[in-house]
Amino acid sequence: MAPVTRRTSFPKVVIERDSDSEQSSSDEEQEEDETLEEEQEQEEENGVIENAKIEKLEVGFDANRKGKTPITLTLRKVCKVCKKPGHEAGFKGATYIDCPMKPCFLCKIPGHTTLNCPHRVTTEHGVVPAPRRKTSKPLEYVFERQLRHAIPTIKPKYMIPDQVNCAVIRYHSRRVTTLEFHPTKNNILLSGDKKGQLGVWDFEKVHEKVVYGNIHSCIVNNMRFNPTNDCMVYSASSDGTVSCTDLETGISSSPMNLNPDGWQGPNTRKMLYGMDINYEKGLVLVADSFGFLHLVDMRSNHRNGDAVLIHKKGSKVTGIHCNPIQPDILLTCGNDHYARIWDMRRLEAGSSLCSLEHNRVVNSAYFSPISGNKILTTSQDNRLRIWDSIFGNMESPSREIVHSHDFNRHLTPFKAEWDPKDPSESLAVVGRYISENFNGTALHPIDFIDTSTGQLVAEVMDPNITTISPVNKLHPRDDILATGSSRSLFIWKPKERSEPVEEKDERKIVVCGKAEKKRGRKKVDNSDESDDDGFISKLKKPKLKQTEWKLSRCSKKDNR
DNA sequence: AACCTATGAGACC
DNA sequence: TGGTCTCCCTAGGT
Repeated sequence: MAPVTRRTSFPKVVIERDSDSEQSSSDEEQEEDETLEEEQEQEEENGVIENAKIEKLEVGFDANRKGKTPITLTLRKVCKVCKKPGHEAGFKGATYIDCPMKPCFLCKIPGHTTLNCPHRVTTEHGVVPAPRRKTSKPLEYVFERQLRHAIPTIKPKYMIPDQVNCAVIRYHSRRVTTLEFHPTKNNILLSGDKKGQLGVWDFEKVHEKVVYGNIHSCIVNNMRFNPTNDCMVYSASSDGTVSCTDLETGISSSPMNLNPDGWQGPNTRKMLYGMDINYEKGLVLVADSFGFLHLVDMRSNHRNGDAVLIHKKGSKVTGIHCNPIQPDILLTCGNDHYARIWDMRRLEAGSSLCSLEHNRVVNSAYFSPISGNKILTTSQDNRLRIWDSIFGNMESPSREIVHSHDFNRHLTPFKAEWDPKDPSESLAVVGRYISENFNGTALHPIDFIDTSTGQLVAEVMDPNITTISPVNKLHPRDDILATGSSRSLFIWKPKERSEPVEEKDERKIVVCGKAEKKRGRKKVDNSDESDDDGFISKLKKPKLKQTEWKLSRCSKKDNR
């Protein structure tokens, strides 16, 4: 095909300019034109631009109107990210092509794109080794002498729940924002959504599910069971209330309401995010979007004491975690880019024991589940951070792991969570933002990461889950992963242990909601299984063969 | 198929 | 410090 020059083939737009600025405008235009010409020549040499890419558009203005001289602009396809011509960012099929003018979307360092990011291709998935430091602090000495032996150094073989066992499709009416397993009933999963609804699902019986719709008026951010009565669950919501709900009846009370006058505009409205329970003191700890910590006494179900400023005034506190061994020790994190450790026994503004600095907002911070001695944080700078010992040097994290979990206002924030069953306190699970081209489908895996090495132990995905899965919870006792992805819930089990469900290789799926028909999923006769708002169907077998499922494990020799 | 939008954080002034 | 503008892999709806 004959070469096409920009001047003849690019669309032209003629706009009016005031005559006094005409000269300079034309000069600028000329400069711009020449730059474009050079770029275009470069592109043609590289074969980047083809004729098909060039949009034909002629827009004419009346040049003689009001006696103003028209100038001519040319339009061409530009990158939607940087607005510059010569390349285009976006999906090419199922592969996303980054804008080369922007820093890497994964590690945020300029000079390369996600496709060739060194953190993407290494098996360690972007771990930054722990810096060598002096370990001369007395507390670290105590740790080494008295506590280190209690932590096993031999890691078990990880049982990765990597196969969808059952699911409720479009169970909630808005996206799932939080998940919690029942503390004693192994097959009960609680879920909260953006609309304020609370779901209770028995995933062994699959179709036994209920959604309570009148507990909160918007996002449920956190849920915790009452440790003395596992029928009652506390929930913190962006509506500014803490609710205490009876799971049997769905009847709830509000021990705390920070917006007693209702909606007074977005600037005054207080929202509740982080929440945890200090079981020794019988207190619910909950933090708001203005930097304050509030307490609710579980016995009286009333507020207890005054709010304490624990993060920058006016900034959101995104998470609270009580240490599993010493519940008076608190870990909080927030939009002020800090995670902080506190002692509840002397809690006042500015009295934190320790401040852990991050580059961006900290979505979550958790003590390790067994010893409570490690800390894992998820920050919006696309890094997971691990502190190996709260008794050691806390000035900088022991490791930083580059991992794609970007902030997106339309997604629930990603939170990396420990595996509560891993005695070595290494394994963590976190959803991934960027997709992989997986046999022509863009899938967003759920990553299992060995936080002691930064190694990606497994990336699990299912061809039927095409949406991002920011909410993940590992079962406290069983090898089960619960995933909240958009409006749906999924239960994963290890392939080795997946129990055959009626027919081999078929998974139990409950489908709710009208949108399912649109997707062409086959409606089946469910007269004896279905409830009012849904129907049950069997998902088709995976479109991909199992051998093609992407699952990598760290080899045994890598485990000390 | 092509819009529309709910909505959060950061940059900038 | 506060208002305003911008924004790269959403998901579901019209």
